Amino acid sequence: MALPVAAVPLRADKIGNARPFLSLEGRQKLALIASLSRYDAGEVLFHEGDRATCILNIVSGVGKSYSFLPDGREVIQAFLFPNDLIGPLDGDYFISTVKAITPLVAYSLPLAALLQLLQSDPNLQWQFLTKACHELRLAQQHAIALSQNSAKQRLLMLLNLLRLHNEPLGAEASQIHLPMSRADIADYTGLAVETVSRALHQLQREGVIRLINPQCIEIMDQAIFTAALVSEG
Amino acid sequence: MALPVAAVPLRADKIGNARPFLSLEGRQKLALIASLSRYDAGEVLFHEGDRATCILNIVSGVGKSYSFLPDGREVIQAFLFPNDLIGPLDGDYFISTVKAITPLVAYSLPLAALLQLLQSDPNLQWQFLTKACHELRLAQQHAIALSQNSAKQRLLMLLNLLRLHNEPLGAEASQIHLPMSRADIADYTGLAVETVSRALHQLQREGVIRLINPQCIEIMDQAIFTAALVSEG
DNA sequence: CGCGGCGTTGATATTAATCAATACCCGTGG
DNA sequence: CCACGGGTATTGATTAATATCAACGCCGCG
Repeated sequence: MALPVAAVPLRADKIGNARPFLSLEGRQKLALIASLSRYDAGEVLFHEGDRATCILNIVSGVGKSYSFLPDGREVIQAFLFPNDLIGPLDGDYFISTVKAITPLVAYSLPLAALLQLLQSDPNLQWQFLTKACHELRLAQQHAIALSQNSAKQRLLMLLNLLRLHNEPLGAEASQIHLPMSRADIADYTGLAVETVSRALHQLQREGVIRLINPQCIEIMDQAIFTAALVSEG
Repeated sequence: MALPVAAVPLRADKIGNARPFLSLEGRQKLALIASLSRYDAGEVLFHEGDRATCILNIVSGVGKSYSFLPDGREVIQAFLFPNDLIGPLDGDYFISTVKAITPLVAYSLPLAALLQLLQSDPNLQWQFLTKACHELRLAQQHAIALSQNSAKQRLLMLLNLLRLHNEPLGAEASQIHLPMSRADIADYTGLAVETVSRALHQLQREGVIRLINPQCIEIMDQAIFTAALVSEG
């Protein structure tokens, strides 16, 4: 039986620290084997169980990687942002489905060529290893946030995650864009959609945030946010 | 400011697939720079914020890596088992505290020497990268299990994790040893200790498990277990 | 104008946290 | 050998939170 292989997003963002995705040199080497792909909003990039022939490096747009529970519910393991890598480095198959939430553009890197490149270039491979470690931390933080049984805490964690991805947009730092639906938020936080809605409005009543519209939230109280972050250096 | 660095356990176990921790060749190379360390039960191996000078490869015993929430509660990010690696590969500091649950023996690998070795040996580095990807999947599964708001499901997930680490012991495959306290289980699953106790006893009433003693559980209904596993190949 | 998807709001049921008390295990010392 | 004490596990009663069921509002689109 084949190895189960996850969508492994290797994120380039930072949690307080600037972290370039790859060195200039690394990008140039990868560019030699890359080609550009475009996807519509709602389009599935990979299905769970698909054989992986390439991995993607998101240029623009937002995606999600998810699986289905036995009861048919959807669980979102991660939202995928520009500079994220999607695909199994250590196996042949996708263990989760990946879908575009917004229109999405990505570089496609043939897996065979990539692996060969990594084997021949310890520095480049090291950058991937570093990113995997970083991604592992994000997954652990996600788990930590989920282990706190509070709807508000879970949502604040997600908002903070989204905030980190806002900056490149040059938008007001205090405004957070939510490209995904309430259902997606619910599936990521493990809450019911109704609870998501209620908790957001409660945070608004408490003066922490302001709901400009369903897809845009303004942070009113920065202090609460830092309080929601768990053990970050 | 220094990079935040997680305890990065790179697990050698498998989820359905045998996965040697390292090749024989890799082990031999690491042995050249390793030394043996012993820890008592309850002893702290590393404190959050410690500068990392070495990473550990657990030989025997069980540990836990955890942080504290603002309210003082403890969150366990991972239990650590033989063959796990503990330590930051991509930074200088530990982001979580690591404590021995049982007496613990580990190989200590000086970080500087290890990094140099990885730089010079793409094959060895590849094995570390593979393990990081594998570990990432485990963390994502942990998150998935936590996102299900059911005490029973969360506990079944943990029991399954422990079951995978039982096999080397040669014990009856259906018996699971729980080296950690109920408080540790609560901190890992995000439940209250009382809920852990109640849910375990409820599972016993339902005929799924049998509580031989607080530290030993027998699986009575294997089918329920597979049902608790989410999207495993 | 009506339809359908999405988001919100309300009422109720279920679940787990919390507070409090008791039982168990085990080592120590009388 | 047995009483004692401290940590750990369990059980009970109550409270708080969220899931669930149901309805409604909003809005873009045919």
